[in-house]
Amino acid sequence: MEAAIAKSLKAGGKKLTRARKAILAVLERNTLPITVAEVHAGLVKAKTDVDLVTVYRNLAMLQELGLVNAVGFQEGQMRYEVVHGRAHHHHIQCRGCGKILDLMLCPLKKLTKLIEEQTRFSVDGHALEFFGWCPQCR
Amino acid sequence: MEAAIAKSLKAGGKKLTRARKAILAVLERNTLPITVAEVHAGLVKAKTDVDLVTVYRNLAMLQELGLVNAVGFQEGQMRYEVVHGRAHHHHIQCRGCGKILDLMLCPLKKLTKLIEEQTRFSVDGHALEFFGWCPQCR
DNA sequence: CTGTTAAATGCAATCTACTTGCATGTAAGG
DNA sequence: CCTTACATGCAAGTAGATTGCATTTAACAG
Repeated sequence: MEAAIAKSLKAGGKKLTRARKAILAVLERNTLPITVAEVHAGLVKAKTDVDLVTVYRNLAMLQELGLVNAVGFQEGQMRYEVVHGRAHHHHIQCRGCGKILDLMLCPLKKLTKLIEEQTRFSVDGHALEFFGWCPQCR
Repeated sequence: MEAAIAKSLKAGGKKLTRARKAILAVLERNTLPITVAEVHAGLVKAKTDVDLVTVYRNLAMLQELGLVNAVGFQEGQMRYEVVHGRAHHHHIQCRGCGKILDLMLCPLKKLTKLIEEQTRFSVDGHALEFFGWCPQCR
């Protein structure tokens, strides 16, 4: 557990509970974004029983604080990954087996400025995921 | 109703039913991607009563045939837009009021090739949506 | 260390988006 | 028309996510 995380929680008036430590530990063990059910399964496996509702509530809260990132692959559910210590990046998912890979790149910095000029929106985020077929499923 | 659409349906062994004409008409009236509930509401308003289940089934089918595009804004539901006659594009949604704008651009053609080389996936699609705050909500 | 309290949790119930099974209806080609 | 494969409506069922409320616990003052 990083001190920086404890600090962010405190700044948000949040407590550092057993459940939160365990949830963050599960996320830190996984590089790739995982589902709520997978987080919960990880907790059970680590003998840290936490209600599924608590997992939902904490992931939402950690996302609000910017400690966790939500990723949607059009699967009908969200996936989550820790932000801390990782560069901004995107993903690709195989349409066959569902396998996910990190793509350590982002081509959108310049484009964001252009969009802000064109739309008068202030842009504060984007979702970019690729889809295709992995070598095994092709 | 475009002849091209009737042709695509026939090629897929699909019939050109009252429900399908009406669903496509509702989508064609909307430039921006709309929810299943909004499509259904549009049908009711046009005095073309079609069961919500039929809307779901047809949107899924039209998407398979490539006549309709599904867009996800992490709202817990999908939105749909017609493909026919429109250039490939992306969107931005306001985090305050939910308003959506079309962005008639796509910076990903070159990047896709690079990703295919790096990952050995064959890339056949991507999702790119921007988020921010519109002038009114800012 | 102990008492206080605001925040967090667990459990049960609920909600919403979406899907499935099956009997009936209908478009399309002969 | 007649046939038939495809499409629809209705009812019931899933799955992911949320809410209400009583109980527990982290954090902090004293």
